[in-house]
Amino acid sequence: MFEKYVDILKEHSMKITPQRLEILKYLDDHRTHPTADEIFSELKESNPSLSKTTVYNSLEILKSHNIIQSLSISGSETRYDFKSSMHHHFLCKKCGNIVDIDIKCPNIEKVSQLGYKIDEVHGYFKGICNKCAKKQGDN
Amino acid sequence: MFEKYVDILKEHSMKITPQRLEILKYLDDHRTHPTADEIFSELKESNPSLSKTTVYNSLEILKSHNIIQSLSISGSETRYDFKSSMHHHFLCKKCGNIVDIDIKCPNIEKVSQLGYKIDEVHGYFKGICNKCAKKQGDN
DNA sequence: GTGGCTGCAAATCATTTGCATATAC
DNA sequence: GTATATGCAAATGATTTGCAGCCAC
Repeated sequence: MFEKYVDILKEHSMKITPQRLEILKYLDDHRTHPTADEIFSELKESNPSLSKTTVYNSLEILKSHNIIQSLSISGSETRYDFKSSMHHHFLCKKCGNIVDIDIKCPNIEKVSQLGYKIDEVHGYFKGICNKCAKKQGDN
Repeated sequence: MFEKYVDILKEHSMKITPQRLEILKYLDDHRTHPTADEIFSELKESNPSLSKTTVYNSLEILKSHNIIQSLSISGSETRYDFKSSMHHHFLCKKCGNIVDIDIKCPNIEKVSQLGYKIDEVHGYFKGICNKCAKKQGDN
């Protein structure tokens, strides 16, 4: 059940706590770019003593080890993403959904050549998704 | 002095208020991607009665008319940018500077072809800038 | 055994809201 | 004259901080 996540934490010499395992599994299972609060609310159901501080702490340390990444695509809240191959994101301003855009960034090399050492790349596209565009047309 | 900004507001049928003119001019003169608070603090010196609410209101309406754009590249605060030709941004994690990257996004077309109607594109690169990399090497 | 982690409550900080007054047109 | 913008104070909401007790190793 949790072996995969135990292994990930071990690889990074991080302490293995039930909270971290739950959060990692949640992010792996839910590729919907949830907020800290969403993760907290969901996991609180099966673990009522869970604290929001722990969720924030765990997300922070997981991020610092590059196991997950954070997005600032929507309004005021940070969203989190289990780290997979590089991809961009599209936010639909109508329905609020954030979908992965599996396209490589052809600019990384160019920017590097300008003398910038790149750690993170965020490609955010915002607009209206197919579904919402159709709905609007139907009205 | 302010003719340029009067014209911009007129073009968009927006009411011409001294606060809006000052904010627009400030953003045009300072391409440093300031926060609402930075704009407020600066302008408050010459206009002590200026309210932070007005700064937020003005930025909001200027943004809705596509005269300026907002960035969510740094931590928790939104930064603002006088709208010019499309470009990306690089944030140096060391010195905090945000510089413009004048490179076009070759992905817009691809994403559009996937069926997404794109209003905004944000390309954020984060890492270490040339200057800071050099400084680090000197140590 | 102990240093790092968890959980609680209180604090912080950017942004928003409600509302009375002022001003652009 | 009127609708809209301004400015103040209070509210909100995400995130952070301080700290006591707990648990992974």
